[in-house]
Amino acid sequence: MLSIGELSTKTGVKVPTIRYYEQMKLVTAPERSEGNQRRYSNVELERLTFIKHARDLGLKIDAIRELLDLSAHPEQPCADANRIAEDHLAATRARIAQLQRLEAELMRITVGCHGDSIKDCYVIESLSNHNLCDNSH
Amino acid sequence: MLSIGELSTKTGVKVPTIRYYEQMKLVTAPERSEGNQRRYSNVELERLTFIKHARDLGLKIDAIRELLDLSAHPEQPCADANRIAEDHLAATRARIAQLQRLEAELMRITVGCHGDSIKDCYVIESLSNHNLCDNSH
DNA sequence: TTAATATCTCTAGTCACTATAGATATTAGG
DNA sequence: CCTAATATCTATAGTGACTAGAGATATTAA
Ligand SMILES: [Zn+2]
Ligand SMILES: [Zn+2]
Ligand SMILES: [Zn+2]
Ligand SMILES: [Zn+2]
Repeated sequence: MLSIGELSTKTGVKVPTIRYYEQMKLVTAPERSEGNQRRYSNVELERLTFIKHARDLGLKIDAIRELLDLSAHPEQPCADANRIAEDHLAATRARIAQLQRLEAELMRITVGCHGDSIKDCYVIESLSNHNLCDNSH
Repeated sequence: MLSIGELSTKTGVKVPTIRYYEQMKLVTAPERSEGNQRRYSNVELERLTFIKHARDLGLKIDAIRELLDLSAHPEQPCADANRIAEDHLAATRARIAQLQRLEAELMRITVGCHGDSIKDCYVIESLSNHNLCDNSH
């Protein structure tokens, strides 16, 4: 049996976050010691490892909850799991594309600044005037 | 003089957001009509346009506040403004790089799923086991 | 046994808004 | 000028995914 601190160390999920996940019902409330402290088994270790990895990959809590529900039914088809992953891939790609548009503008803006006074600064001017931008961001 | 709704339409910043910015002291409290409604001049229109553009480029409120303070001193050198923009560019690039690592893993994960049952699903398996990942994300 | 460390619950704070409720102001049409 | 529709007002609470703190109790190591 693991204390919450040991579970935290093993998974890389901070102690308050584990308690938060319990509140959000992502992990079920574990057994307690005589003195009312949480005691975890390997089942919870695996579940939290799954959650941590999914969060690291950027999945939202709701999506993770769905995936956990799905994985509780091993004989069911996996189309839903795949759809969740593909939706998240699409969202990730869209975010990358948007950030790349921002990157292009920010590069133009910083390169255009030649370190003069504020009144001639291309950074300030560019922020005031979207017409100087190359794309729509 | 513009009502808050007109200012909202002209800038693309929603009405409650304008009031929120006033609370956060990003924009100063404007004049009021007889009936206590906000009335804005072109000064505030320009300031809010600046804020909107900076937000669209991903800058944080604190950074925008600094930039606004800087632009109130036209004769000062612009090194700080440039630094803020460059820091944000660096952060944006770092975020893109991280999202690209996630994209690579998510692609591997979705391509690896062949639509069988949950117990054989590569999506679920990959989320359970970071060792299947190619990079560290 | 005692001191250090870990854990407990509960509340509030973070960021940048967004939503709602109930009251008041303004505006356009008749 | 009157009324109905629309806009605005303040204040409070909710969002997502945690994080920080206070004050009390439990566990562990020397
Ligand atoms: Zn400059
Ligand atoms: Zn722009
Ligand atoms: Zn599958
Ligand atoms: Zn991984």
